[in-house]
Amino acid sequence: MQLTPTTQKFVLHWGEMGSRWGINRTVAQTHALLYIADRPLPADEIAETLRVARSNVSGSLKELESWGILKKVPVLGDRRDHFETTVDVWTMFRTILDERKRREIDPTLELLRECVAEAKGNDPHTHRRLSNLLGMIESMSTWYQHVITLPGTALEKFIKLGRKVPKLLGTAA
Amino acid sequence: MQLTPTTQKFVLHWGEMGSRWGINRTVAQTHALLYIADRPLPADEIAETLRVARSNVSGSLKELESWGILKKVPVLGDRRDHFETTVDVWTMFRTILDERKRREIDPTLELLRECVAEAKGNDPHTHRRLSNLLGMIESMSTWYQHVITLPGTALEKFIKLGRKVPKLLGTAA
DNA sequence: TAGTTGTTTCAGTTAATACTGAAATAACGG
DNA sequence: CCGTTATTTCAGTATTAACTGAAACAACTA
Repeated sequence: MQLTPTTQKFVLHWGEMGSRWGINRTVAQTHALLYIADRPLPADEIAETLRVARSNVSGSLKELESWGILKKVPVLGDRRDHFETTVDVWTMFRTILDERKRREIDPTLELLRECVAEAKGNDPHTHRRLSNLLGMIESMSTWYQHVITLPGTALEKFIKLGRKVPKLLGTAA
Repeated sequence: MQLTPTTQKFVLHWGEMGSRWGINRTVAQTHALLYIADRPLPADEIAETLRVARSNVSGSLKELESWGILKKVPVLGDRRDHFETTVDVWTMFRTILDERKRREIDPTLELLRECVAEAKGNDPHTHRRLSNLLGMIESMSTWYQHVITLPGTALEKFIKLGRKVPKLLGTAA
């Protein structure tokens, strides 16, 4: 897989971006590469293109799989696994957010509930602060759940409302 | 500043959470500590409570300041700086998102626009893929801009609509 | 201004994470 | 089965990010 200056720039930036959000650089680069590739790629070709060890790619693919944005694709006459990633950006976005919520937000909610319960009664100040935080995250979480599960392309439409949101809200609130 | 088992649990979790989102653990812990503190704290007290070096706290405070969620508070009869953080969770959330967008999303948009421009004409496939991605992030970004700048507590109200969103969307779309 | 207290900087160290390559394992084909 | 090719595991190494503590600096006070 030959990288043009443009695609290389994209892949490198995506890797950099990933690490700022707590995602391993190679994982993010692998994802970027699969996203701009015009065909499913086998692991060794990814390794070669990104100039990282084959085993590193192996781990990265496993990680991407756990995020639910990777598909194995069989290629005729080639025993090697080939991989492609979700190309529909809205689906991709949704999938990643879902997983992130499951991994990080949900455990946080659980912990906050515990803490709030513990603070109740004996520590009013802490109780209030943590309740506020919990309440906010719960609201966000519920809201997200409703929005993200919009059927079909409704999410996309919703987001594209953009400037109409305030007016819309005026109607509803 | 004495940490109860509950507050300690919260502070530690918040730190852990931070690092999963690319935020330095000590920075996140400092933030958590200031959030649950019932009064502004001086840097050395933070250092003592978290058991980290004074200089580490100094850097963390600087970082929090750059995020716009830290206030210096003068305390009568004490020459030391005292710090408190935004206690309104909605404001806090908004501030952090704004900064994160500015630091990471905006540069990504710029880069994608460059790449799309470069791919135009000579690489239709890349052009399409990157355009899709750019389009999605632009939509999200615009949407965010409109939603986040809702006046007063409108954001909170909006989020708390929750389950009404699909119906609301039906009206508008 | 000298002394004191508080704060920041920064070179060096430590800790955490990512990565490599060789070896083990698994999957296939004859 | 035996040989071949693909994949994964893992112990060791490298890289990166975080943290420390001493020294420099700044701000105040008497």
